Amino acid sequence: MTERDTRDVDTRDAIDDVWDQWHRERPDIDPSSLDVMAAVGRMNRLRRYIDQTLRTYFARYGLDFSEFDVLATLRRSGGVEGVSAGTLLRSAMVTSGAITNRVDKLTQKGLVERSVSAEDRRSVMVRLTPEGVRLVDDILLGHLENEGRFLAVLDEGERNQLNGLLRKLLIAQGDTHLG
Amino acid sequence: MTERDTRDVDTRDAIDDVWDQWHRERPDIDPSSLDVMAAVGRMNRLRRYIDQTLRTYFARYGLDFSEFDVLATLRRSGGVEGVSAGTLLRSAMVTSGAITNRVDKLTQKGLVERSVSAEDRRSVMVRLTPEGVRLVDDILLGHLENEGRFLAVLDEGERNQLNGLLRKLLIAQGDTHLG
DNA sequence: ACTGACTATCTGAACGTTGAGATAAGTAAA
DNA sequence: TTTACTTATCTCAACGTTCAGATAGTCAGT
Repeated sequence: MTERDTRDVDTRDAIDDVWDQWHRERPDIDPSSLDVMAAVGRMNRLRRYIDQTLRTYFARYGLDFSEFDVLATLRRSGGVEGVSAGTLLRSAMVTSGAITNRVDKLTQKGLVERSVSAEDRRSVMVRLTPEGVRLVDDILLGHLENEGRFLAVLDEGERNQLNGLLRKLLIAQGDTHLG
Repeated sequence: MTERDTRDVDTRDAIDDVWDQWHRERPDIDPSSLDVMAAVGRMNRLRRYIDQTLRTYFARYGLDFSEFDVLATLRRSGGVEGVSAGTLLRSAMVTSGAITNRVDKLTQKGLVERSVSAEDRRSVMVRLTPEGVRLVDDILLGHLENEGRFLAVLDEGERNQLNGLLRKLLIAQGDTHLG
């Protein structure tokens, strides 16, 4: 990385400006550290753009992203017994309190239902209702389209590159399997 | 992308499992859509790992990430008059209410101070106090080190690749300058 | 000067998450 | 069995954000 040419505006983003500001105010900092900070900063900003779009989209269906996240996890997991609350919280990487809250709301909306696990009575199984299945499937394609717009400028090779880099970072965190 | 070999565990992350689940439950969905979803999912998971680490780190200094974000923006912006609340909210990509709240807390801690702008009396300028400057500088190196650990598995070429891809995505969102 | 439109920030209610602690169920060893 | 430990979920207070609306300052046109 290191500094980028200022001439061609389309090759610079907001974080390039941040990089320059840091380099000016703290020239003692190793430029490669600034590159790291830049990468994290870019992921943050991108996430905010994506979040804003998704928030608006899901609001049309009376959901927020966190609720959809649960519905989607249940939908893709298949199986009639559903998925335990513990699996949901690990999959979403949130605390147990957050999952209790999400499942409460989805239950009130009639989209999921709870039941005590057959094998372990501490465990709460969560399962989509038929309306829940219908809603996820209704929302899903539009959601994929939405996300697709954010990556649309990348060709297939670049998308694969991005996934490859991110996968490498996640594996380094030990993020090798769900639930 | 498309499916990945199951044999070698170290080449697969949690999102590869999610990809497979979706492909199994909804084989009608275009695999390249799943790749997009995978990329977004990976950024989300990575962000949660990073957030958790940073939360713990900043807590040692009685801050959270949102407060540090303001301090860092002020620090790198330089200048004696400080930065307007509007610039801060655009830089952080949050609402005005969030910035009011952050500046309130930092003011109580004696790390920043507000003043009415000379040119526009609607505008609130925010400036680091000497203690504020001292604290950011104290925290900064450890913070960079922290972030560095998340990208440590990438060599310089890969880091540049990642920054390049993310920059391209941000520019496509019109994210070409701050404030 | 005056009006209307716009901009910058603050206020406060609603809401989701965290973090700590409570409850209840499984588990292993004595 | 009994005890001690661990696991799964729920509860609840604290907190940060968003969203909508309020306040106040600016600016262009008349």
